[in-house]
Amino acid sequence: MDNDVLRQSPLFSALDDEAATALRASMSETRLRRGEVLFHEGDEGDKLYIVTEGKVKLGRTSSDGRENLLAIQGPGQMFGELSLFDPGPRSATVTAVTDATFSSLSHEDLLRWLDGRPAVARGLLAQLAGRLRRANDVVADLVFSDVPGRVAKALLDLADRFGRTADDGVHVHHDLTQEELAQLVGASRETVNKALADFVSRGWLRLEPRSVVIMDIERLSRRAR
Amino acid sequence: MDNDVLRQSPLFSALDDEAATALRASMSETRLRRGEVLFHEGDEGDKLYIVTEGKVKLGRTSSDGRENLLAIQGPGQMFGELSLFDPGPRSATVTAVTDATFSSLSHEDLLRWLDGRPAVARGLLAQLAGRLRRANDVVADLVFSDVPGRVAKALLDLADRFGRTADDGVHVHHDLTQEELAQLVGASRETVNKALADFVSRGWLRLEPRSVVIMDIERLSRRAR
DNA sequence: GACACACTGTGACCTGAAGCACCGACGGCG
DNA sequence: CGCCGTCGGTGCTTCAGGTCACAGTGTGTC
Repeated sequence: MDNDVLRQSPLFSALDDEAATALRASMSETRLRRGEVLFHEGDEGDKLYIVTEGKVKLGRTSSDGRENLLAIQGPGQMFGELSLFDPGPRSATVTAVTDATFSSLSHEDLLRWLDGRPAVARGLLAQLAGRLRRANDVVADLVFSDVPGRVAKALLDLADRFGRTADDGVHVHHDLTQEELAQLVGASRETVNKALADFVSRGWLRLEPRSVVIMDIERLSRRAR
Repeated sequence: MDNDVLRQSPLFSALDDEAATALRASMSETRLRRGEVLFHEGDEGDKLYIVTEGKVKLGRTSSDGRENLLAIQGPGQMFGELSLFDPGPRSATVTAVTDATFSSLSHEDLLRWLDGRPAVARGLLAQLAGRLRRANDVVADLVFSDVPGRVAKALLDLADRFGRTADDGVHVHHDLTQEELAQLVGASRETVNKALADFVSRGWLRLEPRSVVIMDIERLSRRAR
């Protein structure tokens, strides 16, 4: 249940049981249904969220209305830290891609917490550093890789985080439409569809609605690099 | 001199004079000439650097040898924090684009420092959050903007950080070749050159070797969004 | 002064991917 | 049950931008 998920999240992992219980007391719960928006890019807000159930997408919209997804976050992962440490409006819109629940913590409460606990601060620094590293990787991919390569990479990442291995391959219930997958890799829906079709015809994977079964991780990984 | 630059850097800004002097004592100096490499992507290393003089480029190389620049850092700015908080090999190669000097601080020393000083930790978190926010902006630009737009944006950013306003416009000594500028915006040298030539023909700017004079910031900004 | 080399400027192609148009399949819902 | 909206699949056309090729222009060095 919730408690377990929270305990695994990077914010809590450095805490002892007692501290964890105390921190949890100052957190509140939110729940959303698929498609509902938690907050919009540009909104005010200083809460940090941790997903306890379901998945969300973090997206930005360009001036001409096109959309781009920065990340998909699932159970145990957090978001909203940006407005927390670097005050300012929210930099992305957060939408539930499945029904989802969150625990949230306000700016003040977190900072108060941080003061006496260098280990937690270090944990958060590590967390942010990791995010930054991955953001840089995304930049490199956009510059160096073609669309099929980025699609392959995205699938592998999703598999890594949401996949379940079975004897016919790795089942990945990503809960994304192809449109969303396209926004995630920064390409058009059509091109992504064609890349997927190509992978299928090579026998690397099988498509199911809002999910894929990866049958040849080896080949797919090679295509991704 | 050096001391002033360090005092302005985000790491030091939250410290009182006494603390700053103490911290400075545990830092060491490095100097590089234009073109020399401080460390390579993949190297081991856990030092954090602050530029005290000159400029460096942080770059990555793809498997097939093409290069991409993540950032240009000048006086007062830091780099190398990633390997610090998220241990692992260096994620980028750092090369001096002008003769340059740095102050550096080791992993251990910094963490020791952090423990008693929540304000410093917060400063670092803010710093990282800012970097992450900007990295996300770069991703959005790669997805949404065309090459001329990205070139315009890069020039404005460089102007913001290294520009000097004079009566004939903003002089930006970026110290980058067009090749490097191209790597910074993720495009080919030729296309960047053509974009620049176009801006010149419109009277928005004037080109000088390794530097530009922006004559119509207004128009250039409009082209950038 | 002259040679070399690194950088800039510009044209002629070629190609990956976006855009468009359309079709079929599914899943609510009146 | 049939209608409609969302989603997935596929061809055709168009175009931004990468690649190639080459010509100027500095600038440091012997």
